[in-house]
Amino acid sequence: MTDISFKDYESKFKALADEKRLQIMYELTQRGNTCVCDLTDIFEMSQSKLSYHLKILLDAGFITREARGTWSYYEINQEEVSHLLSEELCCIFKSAQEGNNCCEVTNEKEACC
Amino acid sequence: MTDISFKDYESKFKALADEKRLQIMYELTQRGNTCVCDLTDIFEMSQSKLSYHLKILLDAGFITREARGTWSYYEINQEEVSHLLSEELCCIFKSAQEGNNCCEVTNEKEACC
DNA sequence: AAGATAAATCAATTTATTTTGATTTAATTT
DNA sequence: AAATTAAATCAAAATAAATTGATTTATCTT
Repeated sequence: MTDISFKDYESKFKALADEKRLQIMYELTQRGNTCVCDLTDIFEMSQSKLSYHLKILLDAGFITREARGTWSYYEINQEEVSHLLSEELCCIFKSAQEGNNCCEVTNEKEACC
Repeated sequence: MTDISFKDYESKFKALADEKRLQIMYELTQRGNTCVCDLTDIFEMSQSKLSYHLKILLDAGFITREARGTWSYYEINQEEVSHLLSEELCCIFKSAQEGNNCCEVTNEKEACC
């Protein structure tokens, strides 16, 4: 408790400290498992640039990669997001699926968003 | 909802993306309202360097300032922290006071830490 | 096997952030 | 009023991160 690894948190927050990377995370949250080639289209971003940002998110643990042939599919790592971010950010980076009850609009009341 | 201001989140996460600033926030959480001169002693950091980092945290809204004569006292802005960060980070950046029930050790069970 | 495609990596450049030491501003003390 | 102190600001230098275009690796197609 006295010796918290702020260095670890630094690198995690650093990964989140970029508009493009946040947009990538949002897009992955919305679309689920997504191929790099689709992301280049969506963001009109060069392939190497996208790879660079995906690697940063991957290294920080916010997304996961699954290789299928020549394709790479990336997905949000819900657990890591939940560990770090508030429920109030749930609508942005937590999908409606995956066993969390954010972003659901029920009969009587709606959740955070 | 479609047009989330990722730029705003970028700057907030950028402010958190530094080991020293996280340590400053932790210290402010522990000590409560604290003077700059005390912080220079604690962190063995030059005065201008500390001012620089405090300004970044202040601009991001994570801390507040109160001037008393030649002294400046800084304090954690619990609300901003809570809006952004998970309950699991409560032990680090949320004080036991201030009406949140994190970090309290009660008779039967203890909270997140 | 040759050609095409997807994505990662690399090196060089550009851009942004941090550090440093000096200066400034303002309040307090003698 | 002069000297001292606290803290913010500034400009220059140092360090770190992002962008670019080219290259590499691996898989897939013909």
